[in-house]
Amino acid sequence: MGTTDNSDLLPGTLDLLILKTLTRGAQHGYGIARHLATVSDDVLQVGESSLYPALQRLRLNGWVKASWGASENNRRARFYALTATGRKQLTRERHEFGRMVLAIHKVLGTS
Amino acid sequence: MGTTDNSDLLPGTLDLLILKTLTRGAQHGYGIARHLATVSDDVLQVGESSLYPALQRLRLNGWVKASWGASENNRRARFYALTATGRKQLTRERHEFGRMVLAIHKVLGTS
DNA sequence: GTCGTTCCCATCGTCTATCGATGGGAGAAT
DNA sequence: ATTCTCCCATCGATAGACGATGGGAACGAC
Repeated sequence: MGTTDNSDLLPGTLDLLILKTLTRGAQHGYGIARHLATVSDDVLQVGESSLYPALQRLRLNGWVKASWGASENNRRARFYALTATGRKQLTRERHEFGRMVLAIHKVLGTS
Repeated sequence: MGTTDNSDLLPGTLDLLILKTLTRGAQHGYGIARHLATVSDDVLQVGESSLYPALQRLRLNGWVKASWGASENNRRARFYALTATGRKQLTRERHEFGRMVLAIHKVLGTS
């Protein structure tokens, strides 16, 4: 029974990651997941069952807006775009995340 | 209705913080909370309803062991001490946390 | 032309962790 | 004696992530 830490994500950071990804332009869910995996060298593995609920969340909060279209591979896809308030939220979350990580580093005494 | 981010902690990091704190020597719950708040300049605010369940968790996993005693203020207190496997766990969690934060930074493009 | 693969959507149920509220007891200080 | 600080702990609600599952539509290979 290995006590293997099996979390693919730091809980509470998914919204931040999605919002930041969307600053590169509107993107569909699958694309967002791909991007996160690629940029993070496969460290960040967002499952679809984490991703889509998160996108709903962001949409209901008005931080992204969705529209149907066709993907670069000509498939039916839902594109998510950052809204103005979404951009503000990104700033807030980014700041808050930095604050937390800094605090944790102080505890860890990380060089 | 301000959408104020009101989390006192990065979820998933509490065990790590506690384990690290205990490397300074055995400590009781209240002391651990005080230490985290102090070192982090009051950024990390661990409520008792987060702390005590966490300590149970750690205890059941064999990462800390508990013993009753008297605090420096002569109060009945339960002291928690790191075990050998707890130290290993600390190493693992520290490493994993670093990996995650690095990955997130890659996404954020943080300077 | 059908078969497998990749792409893309989404939900349901479970689990785990954090948190607000709550309750209690025992020194110490006034 | 009353109040304050210290120190323990649990319960119920909430939220977030995840495994499993179930589509459907384009594309290439055969």
